[in-house]
Amino acid sequence: MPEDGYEWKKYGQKYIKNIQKIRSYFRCRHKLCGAKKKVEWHPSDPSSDLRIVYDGAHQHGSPPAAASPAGPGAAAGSNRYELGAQYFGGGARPQ
DNA sequence: AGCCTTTGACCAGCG
DNA sequence: TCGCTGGTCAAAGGC
Repeated sequence: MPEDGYEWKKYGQKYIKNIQKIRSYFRCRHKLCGAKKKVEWHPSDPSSDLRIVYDGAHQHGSPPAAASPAGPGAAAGSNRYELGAQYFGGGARPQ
């Protein structure tokens, strides 16, 4: 699973037949954080169709970007999760 | 000892 | 009202 810089705790995993993909449910380890993360991927091509759906907003500061794509400070969004439900698509990334 | 991860079952909403 | 799907919680094992 891809590291986005935040800490998550997996609390479930189900196969969504509607889209024929695996969906993993993650939750922020912080109690003051109602942020959630859902990761979907193909059962046969996990690296070809990765999908990440962020739900909620983090109620704490930004953690040390562990896997920043361009270094610290350039994480895929600091705390803009307040937008509600961010939708990230590995093969369908807007902008 | 504490934390994390994984699987099954249960609950709620919709057709 | 029933069946199905999506989503969440709990318990056990390993490091």
